[in-house]
Amino acid sequence: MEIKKVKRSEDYSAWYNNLVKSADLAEHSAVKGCMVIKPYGYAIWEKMQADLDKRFKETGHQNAYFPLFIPKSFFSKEASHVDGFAKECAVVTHYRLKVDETTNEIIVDPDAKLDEELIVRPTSETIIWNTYRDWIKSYRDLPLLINQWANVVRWEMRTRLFLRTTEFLWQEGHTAHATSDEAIKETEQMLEVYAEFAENILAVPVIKGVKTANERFAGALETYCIEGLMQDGKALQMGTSHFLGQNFAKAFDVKFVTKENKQEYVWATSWGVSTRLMGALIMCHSDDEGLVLPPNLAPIQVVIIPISRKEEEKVVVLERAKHIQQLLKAKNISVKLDDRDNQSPGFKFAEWELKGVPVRIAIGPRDVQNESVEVARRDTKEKQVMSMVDLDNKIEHLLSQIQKNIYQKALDYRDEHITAVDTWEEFLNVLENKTGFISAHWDGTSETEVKIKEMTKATIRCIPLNNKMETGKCVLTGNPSKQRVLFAKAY
RNA sequence: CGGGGUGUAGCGUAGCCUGGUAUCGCGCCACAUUUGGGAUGUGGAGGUCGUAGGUUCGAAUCCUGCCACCCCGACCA
Repeated sequence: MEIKKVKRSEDYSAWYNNLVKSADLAEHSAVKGCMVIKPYGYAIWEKMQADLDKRFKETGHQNAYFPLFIPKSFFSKEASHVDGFAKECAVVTHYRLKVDETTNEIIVDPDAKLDEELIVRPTSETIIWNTYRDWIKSYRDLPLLINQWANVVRWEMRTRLFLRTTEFLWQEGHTAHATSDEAIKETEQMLEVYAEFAENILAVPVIKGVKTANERFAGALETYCIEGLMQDGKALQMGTSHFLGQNFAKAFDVKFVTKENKQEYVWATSWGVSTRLMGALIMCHSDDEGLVLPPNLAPIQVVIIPISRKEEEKVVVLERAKHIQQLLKAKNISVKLDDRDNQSPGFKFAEWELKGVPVRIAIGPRDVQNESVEVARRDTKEKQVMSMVDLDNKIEHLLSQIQKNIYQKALDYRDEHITAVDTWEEFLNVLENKTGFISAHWDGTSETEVKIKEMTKATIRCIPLNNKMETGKCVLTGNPSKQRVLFAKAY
């Protein structure tokens, strides 16, 4: 594989695309806007899935699976939901192909038209709430806590690997509750689950907040979100958790009998994260040498590279390498022994750096003799010679240090890129030259929000949770404001 | 969907203006020598030049349609 070097500083999006391909994470497919996730990329996604799935189960959720197709009529039942998704829906209209007798080409059989078109799900609220109507009769059926791992389709105009693809993989939680309070608690709890996952596993610091009415999910009363900051100073929405009120219960007539024998509509939440998290992971940590994976997410945490000149050395070195592999495996560390004999050590060093493996151990005859190994860490590129004594514990410790360091580095960058501004001039200046989040007063109106977006492309990423109340003047209009909100250009 | 660009072996490319059956590097296969930061030599395999038509004795090259991708917009997780 020849690696084309593209620097972040020269062309950030070319760097990103190049990295996704050269690190063997994904590639474009024959279908417009759809990607093939390659084994190495999928292994990372599987690690994300496994960790999230565990967290969902620990908070009482169960997995289920609903259909890929949604009858068109279901879609029209919740008005704002339709508005939000209608323009990006793929629609199934026929169920059969046939060979055209004159051209001998495969065509859609006009006789096989569906009576009712089916929508390929862009999200599953409607089909799920239509099902919940039958599942929920009494307060004893609540709460209903369901998650599904699925693919969804949103017909986007412009796509980018992982960040925005026509089809993407995600999980969507859909829960039903007896009270508004309980549903809000669930919404907040899942936001917290996402935030912990992002920070502890992905090592991406996030800001928790709520969206403005403009940016809210179609059909939600409140959208909570986690926002990350990428290395180019643009924000990325990494997960959302919605309080849906009784909108879907009313649209699909989902009522339950209370203890007091009264009929009431059910309260709902939905929440999701997608393969977009792969994009966040890549853009937050990686460098000009390639991917940088946090140890908690790396499919391969340690790679061992044996080095030898002569045949007799090779035997000894390989024996030592296998011994170390066993030591680390016993510690539950995922280790790859790269014993390919058709590649030079230098090539392997570069390749595993490109793939973001957190720790590399090189062992040569010199090391065997000295009872040592050479240990290199991916995040700082530092190399050190370590003695074999207690090596497994030292590597384990190093992995957790790397995890912390990657997070801290991202956190420092993020914190340096939250800039409070009080004037419109400053706002424009920071947005253009410094980038990142801008903390500014906003008069609370949609008009101002839209105006700022039109003028600068910056949007209100969120109103941070636990925001400090502070009187001030809107950065654009000068109208009174009670708190600052976070603006940024976003993906 | 609008503006701009690109498409030649797995990857990166030359050739295109001025038509004559495709260049180079990396990778791949074999053997040998190598191996502490992207090894070297020798030999070999691999291409209906994105695709469908057209012009021509002859098309990677000229013309038309289509497709895909990239960049910038609009839209969006």
